[in-house]
Parts: sequence; C-alpha cells; structure tokens
Amino acid sequence: MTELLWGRRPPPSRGPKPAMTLEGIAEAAITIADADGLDAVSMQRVAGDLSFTKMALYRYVPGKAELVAVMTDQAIGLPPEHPGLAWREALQAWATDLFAAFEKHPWLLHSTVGRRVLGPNELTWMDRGVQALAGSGLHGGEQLDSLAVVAGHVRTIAEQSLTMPGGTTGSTEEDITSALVEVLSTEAERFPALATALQSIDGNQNQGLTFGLQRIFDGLEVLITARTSAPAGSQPA
Amino acid sequence: MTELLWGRRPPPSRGPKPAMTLEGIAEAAITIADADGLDAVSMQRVAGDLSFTKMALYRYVPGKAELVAVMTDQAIGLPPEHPGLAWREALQAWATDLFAAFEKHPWLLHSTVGRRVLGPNELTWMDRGVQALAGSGLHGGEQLDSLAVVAGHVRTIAEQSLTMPGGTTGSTEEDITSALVEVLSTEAERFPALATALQSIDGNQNQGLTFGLQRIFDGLEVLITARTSAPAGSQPA
DNA sequence: CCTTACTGTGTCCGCTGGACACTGTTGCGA
DNA sequence: TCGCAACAGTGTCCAGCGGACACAGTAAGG
Repeated sequence: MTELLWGRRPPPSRGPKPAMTLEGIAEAAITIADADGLDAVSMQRVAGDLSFTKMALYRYVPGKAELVAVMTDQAIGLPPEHPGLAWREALQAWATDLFAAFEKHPWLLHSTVGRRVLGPNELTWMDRGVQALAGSGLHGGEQLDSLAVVAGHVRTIAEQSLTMPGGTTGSTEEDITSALVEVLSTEAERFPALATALQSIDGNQNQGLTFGLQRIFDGLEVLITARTSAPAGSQPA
Repeated sequence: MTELLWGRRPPPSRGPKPAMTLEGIAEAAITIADADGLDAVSMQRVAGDLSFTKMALYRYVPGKAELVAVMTDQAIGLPPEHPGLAWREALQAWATDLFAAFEKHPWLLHSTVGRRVLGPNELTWMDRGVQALAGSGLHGGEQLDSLAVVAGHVRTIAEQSLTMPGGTTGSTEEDITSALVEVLSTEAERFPALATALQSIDGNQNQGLTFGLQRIFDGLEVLITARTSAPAGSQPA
C-alpha cells in the first residue's frame, strides 16, 4: 500500500512495456466516481473505459482498496499556496480550499473515513495546515489537534451540503428535507428544542462553514493570546 | 424509508404471525457489525444468525440500505440525560456521550456519512444538543451550526482513534502509524512543518477530543458573551 | 368452511472482487 | 545471435453479494 501511494515501485527492466500508467487508471476511476459515485467504480468499468480487460488492472494495483487509496490522494491533489498570511487567514484559506476539494469530488467523504495510510498529497495538505500554525506559539500536538478540528468541521459541512451522486441511498435532496420537515411537523412535541430552533431559521443557510470556522478560530485565538502573554506552562484557569 | 425508521408500518391483520421483529433483525445485524465490521453485514449472514432464509428478511426490510438505516438509529440509541447543566458542561457531556456511542459501534462512522433520513433516536440526540444551547442567547441557526461543529469534531476524533474491525483496508493499527513514521523519517524535507510538529509530541496523545472541545467552547463563549452584552443585532466586527 | 392476506422458502439472475493458468512480448546475458 | 526469464494482458472460473419472482404453508375474517 505504502509503495503504491508513494510511487516506490521498482521500474520494470525486462518484458513488454506497460500500456497503462497508475495515474491513468486512477484518473479513469476518478472520472467514474465524479460522475456516478464511488460505488460505480468497479474494476470492470475502469478497465472498460480504458479499453482493457479487468484483470489487466491487477498488474498495476493489488486490489480495489489500493485503487481507492490512489484515487483519493490523486483527487485531493496538492493544496493551493497562500503565502504570507497570518495564521487565521491562512487557516481560513486552507479550510476553503479543502471544502472546494470535497465539492469537486464528493466521494472523498466516503473514501477518507477511518484510519488509513496517507498519501503524499494528503500529507502535503497536513503540512500546509500545520505550517499555518507554526508561528502561533502552540506546540506540535496542539497544532495537529487544531488542524483536526478545522478539517473535521469542513468535512461535516461538506457532508451536510453536498449532493451525493450514487451514494448509499438513492434518496433525493428534497426527499430528505421534506421527510424531516414532515416528521418534525407531526411529532414536534417529541423534539421541542429542535422544532423551535428550526422555526427561527429564516434564510441564513449555507453559513455553516464560515460560522463554525469563526467559532473555532476565536477559540484558538483565546488559547494563542493566553499562550503569548504567559509564554510557557502556567496558564490561568 | 421514513415509515420504517419511524415505525409507521400498519400492523398486519390476517395471515400468519411474523416470526421475527424489525428490532430483532437490526440487533442481529448490529452484533455482526460490532464483531466484524459493517462490510460483514450481509443479508445471508443476518438471516443465518437468526436461523432464517435470506429472502425472509425482505418481508421486514425493503433493502439493505434501509436495514443499515434502522441499524444505525437503533445502535445510536437514546442519549443519556444530564439535567441542570450550563451550556458548556451540557455540551461537554453530550460530546462525550456521542464519542462513547462511536466507540461502542465504530461502524457508525461509515453508516452516517452523507445526507440521509434521520431516525427518531438520532433526532433525539440533536434535540438534546440544541436543548443545551437553548438558553444561551444564540438563535436557532447558530445553535444548529454550533452543534454541527461539536458533532463533527467528535466524529473526527473517533475516526482517528478507533480501530476499525473489518473496515475498508485490513491494515493493522501499527502498520498505519509505522508507515507514517517511516515515510516521514525518509522524506522529512518534503513536510518540514509536519515533521517538526510530530517531533514535539511527547506523550500527550488522546487529548484531541477534549482539546478541540475546549477550543470550540471557547469560541462559542466569545460569541455568546458578545451576544449577551449587546443583546440584538449590532455585533462589533 | 372457504377465501384472502400474509409469512417464509427455493430458484434464478446480474454483478462484484479476485485466483489462476495461459499466451504474447521484450530485454538482458551468454 | 539466440534463448531464457521477466513482464503484460487475456480468458476462465469461483464464491459471494443484493434482489426479483413464483410458490407453499398458515392463520384470520366473512
């Protein structure tokens, strides 16, 4: 797995030249996933789109899990650069870019669940994020934990707002929201706080990303300023 | 889907009495998922564990997606009650309870991705969370967005820290971390910020949940105190 | 009592990921 | 120059999956 993701396969010396490349295979798979969802990515279809037999892919990829891993890292790509920003603006840009990546490839939400081996592109994303917090005064673990909070929030909002083509269920966007509204209208007494909260929503939708980011950044700023004023250790409770 | 999750199926009048219940089927499926992961849950195995044929399940469940939805809501269960807490402590307890639920059923991380129809238990979780923020001065949309931040962070930490039995890859916990360490040691120059951040980690692992929650709560507190001091509308930039 | 609604079974289908043996192709070493 | 070994791509086969459908058995209502 690590060899594949990090391009550490030894180049073949003898034998016929490969007719495909790992990147080309992953690109075809990404195209399929973008169009019809991750579940539509099968070995047969990927091979068919490349005009090859299914088993030919197994010369390049040990199995489907590895193909998905390569797809994931390739689809995430490299993060855009935003040099010369303070930590807050840098993190804001980082989060917006990550959200855009999820928007471009919604199936990434499925392929990035759970612990897994990270590819070079994904590690570069992490490095950029940590880099944004490098001069903030937080130490290493805090930088990583802070980045996890930001990345998790981006994931959450992406899950809420994105349409999933070929996802787990075939439910339409309207079906889900209408079902929620219908249930909450008939059984509002079971969820009083939720019902009143939903009633007071007027038109401020799609603000979840920036709202959450501002809260997270405010919370980080509290810690950072406290850390800066009292440099080491003793932090007032 | 909504009828199943919310128990709105009309009770049968004539004919033989059903030998199974929807809850029993979901319970068997949950047992399988807890033991061997969500991928191990197949109609055949669930039916076999109940000593029935696969097709008998389709009398109770229209398809596998619906079974997973019922499983999910049933496994999440009802949130524990913590009456009489201020919003910060209430949210802290809520997040800890949610983390415990993910710890008990790691496959929930897979089954709760993407937009879907929520079940009654899950809606009760949301209601409790909103309830914690009801008297905080935030309006409805902000309460929901804040809860999304907290829930997203719990998800993120759960994904990082949990072992996935029978997940997507068969990689062991040690394999993943050792692969990361090995890559970062050989190509540290490509990820300078990440490398230095990881070096400065000593023993403060598993603090990601509480660390992130404190940052989020601090950020919420900034907004809440600003909202309380200046009651409506005009918020200083 | 018989009709009718309902439960559970058996059979079949297309699809999936993958193992394996096979043919064809290419480069290196003798 | 030639043969061997390494490698690429194909064809065949398999178990398992979700699911459609027809069927037999059962229980309640008219």
